[in-house]
Amino acid sequence: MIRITFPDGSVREFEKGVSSYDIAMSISPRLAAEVFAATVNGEITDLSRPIATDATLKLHKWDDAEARHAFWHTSAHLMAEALEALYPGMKFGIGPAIESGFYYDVDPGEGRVITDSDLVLIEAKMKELASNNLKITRREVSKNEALDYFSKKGDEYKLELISELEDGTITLYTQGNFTDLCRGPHLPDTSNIKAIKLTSLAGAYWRGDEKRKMLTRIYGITFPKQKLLDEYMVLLEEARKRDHRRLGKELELFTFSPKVGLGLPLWLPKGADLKQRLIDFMTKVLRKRGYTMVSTPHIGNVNLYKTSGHYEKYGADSFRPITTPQEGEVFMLKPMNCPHHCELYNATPHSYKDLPLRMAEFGTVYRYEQSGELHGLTRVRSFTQDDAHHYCRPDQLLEEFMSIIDLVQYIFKVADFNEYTAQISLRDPENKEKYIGTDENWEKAESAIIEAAKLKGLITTVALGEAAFYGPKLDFMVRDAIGRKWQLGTIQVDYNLPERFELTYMGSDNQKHQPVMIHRAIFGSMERFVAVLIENTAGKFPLWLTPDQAIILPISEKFNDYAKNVLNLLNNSDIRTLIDERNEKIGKKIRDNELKRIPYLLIIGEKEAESNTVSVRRQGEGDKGVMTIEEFIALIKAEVAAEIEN
RNA sequence: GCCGAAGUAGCUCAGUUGGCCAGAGCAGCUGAUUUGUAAUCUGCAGGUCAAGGGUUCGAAUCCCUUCUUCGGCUCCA
Repeated sequence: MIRITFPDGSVREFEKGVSSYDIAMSISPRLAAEVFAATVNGEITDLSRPIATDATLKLHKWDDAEARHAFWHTSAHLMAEALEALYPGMKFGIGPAIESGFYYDVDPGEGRVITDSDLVLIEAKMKELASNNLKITRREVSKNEALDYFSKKGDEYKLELISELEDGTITLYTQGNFTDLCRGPHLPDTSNIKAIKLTSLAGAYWRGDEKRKMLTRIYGITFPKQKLLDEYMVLLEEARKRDHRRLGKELELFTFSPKVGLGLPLWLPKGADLKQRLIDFMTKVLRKRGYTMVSTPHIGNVNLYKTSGHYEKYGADSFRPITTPQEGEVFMLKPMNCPHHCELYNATPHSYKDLPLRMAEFGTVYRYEQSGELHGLTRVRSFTQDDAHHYCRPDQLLEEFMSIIDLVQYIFKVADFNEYTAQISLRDPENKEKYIGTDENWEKAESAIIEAAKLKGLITTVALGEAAFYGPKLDFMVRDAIGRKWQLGTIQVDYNLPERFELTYMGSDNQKHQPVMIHRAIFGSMERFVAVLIENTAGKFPLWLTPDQAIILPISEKFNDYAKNVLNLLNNSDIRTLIDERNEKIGKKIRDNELKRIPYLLIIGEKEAESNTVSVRRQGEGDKGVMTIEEFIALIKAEVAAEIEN
């Protein structure tokens, strides 16, 4: 007998070799039907795997990511089985579960193309196969055995994957006639895969390498109940309504024109107003925190970037240089602000007493992004960073770094971003040649970041190999409407540029020393920040930020004069107010302006005109009753103050 | 850049075995109405069907090229 310990601490005895599924059954058949994976002794496994020793056990239902992962991974295999049945000879790359669903990268073979209309057929085949209630079996095989199986099948992609695996760790999973190389875990059978939707079709380079063959990637998602799929589809539709590209057009915030150029955003008045308000707000915050504002040109001599190391790294993938007609001098469009700032640092001598120096600029930069990669405001070729560089003494690094984490947390709070993740990006220890700078400086920088994040109590993930080429960084990411993660804030430690630009300060020992540099952006780029803000708020911006805070709706044209008086009073009190003088009924005016997401609608008619009041209606909430204009002004001021209080 | 899909009025869309002069709703402009908390009524105007080329007696519809957009891949100083 073996002893199984459950998450609540209770212990029960079972026969040796019992499976997690058997255990679930012994508790209740109903539980067994809802469980899709198990964690045994901390390791996620198939439900059907026999347990040989005393163990801790956690059973995973649909609500656990582990359960969904196994469910979708099995679904990927089911899709592969369907593909093999429909298109004999198809070769398979990788087919993992992802955050929402799964995909499989396949090579359909020469001359064969999978199109959207095929997806329906594949779905149908999957449903048919799933209903056969196929048992899924796991088999440990030797490397030779695995190579043998897939070479007979002629699947060179699997062979490549196997050749990189260590002998003794290779497992195959089989359901029906289909066998795949897989680490697992999987469902015990396919009977629970009840609702299937293949969502999209895309090209994907084999192993993400653009020099290698492009495979066809089929995305899908499955659920144990049709109802869950229906809910998912509704959620997707809701997300599409929040898409910043759509709302940007509807709310007249920004636009693009092919005549101006790809990826070059054009800010319409309301969007420009919003962006400027963010900049003004940030400028005020920065001044309070000891930053000085600077300003630098949009181009820089190519030698500047040769000095910084950027030219070597990115020169080939940049906009082509600009040359002067007479002297033939070569300039680059500015892809980042740091080299300019380093020269500003060098313009004046510095004492250890002056540091840290915090130099900030809303600098517009230009980066060549591949045309297929451009996406609304989140991926553009011209964008404005809320960029700053901290030049500090080594002993100040940790404190400076922590103060920036503070600032990020404050700004995200003001923008109402409550769900963000922090990622520490370190150097890939296997590929040190990708980076510049000494090992010693890298280690100092990396430990400073880890220490600062720890001291601030920040929950972080660590990503090896994601560092900038000159130093490690801490990135703050927020999700957009369809769940994609975007990097906004970033804090990066850099010992490298100070060296390359020969930055110095005079120490207390009357010797020259080299400062440490921190690159950081809080919004990241104004464009991307606004995009994420639009999607997170569904266009209902915080009151302090929104382009128009209130609109006056006269019941009829008879009250337009009174409306204009109210408009003047409000605008004089710095409340951004409009007036809707159209000859429409009040219901129509309410509807139209609700849809424009103007926070306050002020309805005025005979009663209000006589008593110097407004009838207040809050967007999305309805009638808030009648108040005097002074009361309304106080209401707005109080709400704004609450939103931006530190 | 690569793979796949798409592009009809300012917006959302209808219009495929190729066949009068390309339609609707919303938005816009007229006029009437003077309105009390999410759509008042009338009329008008609005399109080289993304652009260019081809097939055809005839093209929004079929073919080719280009541009742009969408979903991915790759990249992101």
